[in-house]
Amino acid sequence: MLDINAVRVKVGRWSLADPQVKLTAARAAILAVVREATDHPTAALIYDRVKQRMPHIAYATVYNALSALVAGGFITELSFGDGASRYDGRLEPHQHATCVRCGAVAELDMSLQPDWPQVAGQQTHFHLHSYQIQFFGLCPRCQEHDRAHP
Amino acid sequence: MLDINAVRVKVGRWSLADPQVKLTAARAAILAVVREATDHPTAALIYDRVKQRMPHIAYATVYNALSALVAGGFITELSFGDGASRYDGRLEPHQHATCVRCGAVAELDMSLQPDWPQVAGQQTHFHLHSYQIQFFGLCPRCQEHDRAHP
DNA sequence: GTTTTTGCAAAATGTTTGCATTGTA
DNA sequence: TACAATGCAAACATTTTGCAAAAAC
Repeated sequence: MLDINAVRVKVGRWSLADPQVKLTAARAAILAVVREATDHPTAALIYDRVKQRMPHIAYATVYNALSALVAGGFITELSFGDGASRYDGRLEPHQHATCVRCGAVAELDMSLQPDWPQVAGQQTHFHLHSYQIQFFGLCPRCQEHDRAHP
Repeated sequence: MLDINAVRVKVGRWSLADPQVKLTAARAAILAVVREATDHPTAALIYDRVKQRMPHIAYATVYNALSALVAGGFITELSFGDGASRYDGRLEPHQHATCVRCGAVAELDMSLQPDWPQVAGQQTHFHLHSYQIQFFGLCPRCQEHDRAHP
């Protein structure tokens, strides 16, 4: 088996990650696809891309592998409210803006107070391990479309 | 028809809301259920509750109405990545913490930089109208369960 | 009278499960 | 050998759609 630690990078979540995830060939291929992607693909899209390298791979394997990789803290799962989960191989803290019309996703970096986790934990008594910030609006392309067809 | 403005409250999103939503009887009942709820119910749960007041109401009507109310800025749609959308009648800016094990949701209030929308819009060139902040972790009950059954 | 909403059923989409098989420690 | 991952199909849950009837403007 491949060494899971050889592929581990700095993790955005601050605890609870399971380091016991086995990195099988299927998972390595899926991890590579997610890391190479810049479009925050859905499981279906990841399946299509992995299938080009492993034509025999099954849909359920992709779902299982994605869950394992998320649990292990190797990738991040996002939901923008459009039904399907999306996956992000970029673990450094960052935020997302989603177009409510076409689903386009942009990444952004904003400076945040580093004490948020503690403050949030104190307010809720939850044992928190991560957070997500999502902006919603219209992407430049859809704004342009609105100007052309008002 | 009921006057939509009679039920409008201060809105957390800062633009794009459609003020043209008709407040029919079904929508008024659904809006009331969402506003009375403190548990961020799913569409299925809202359907169950509305059905007690309007036994003939259809599932699709609940979905349609929820979409209209979200589009009108009367309620907020949340997705915590557990499949179903959740709805929140509280429009003042606030954040949510979700238990990744049992799905419990807690609300919290943190002071945020008020210039976020502008900064995010400048970085992405999106025309943004709202944002959400979600924390993930274990609720007190699930933490206790872990201590009892390690 | 035209447009929108409702109600119902069916379909579409996304995700999970059961189980036999394969692969890994 | 014991355990976990894979592959396949079927099941499940959530959401959307088509269309006729009802309601709203």
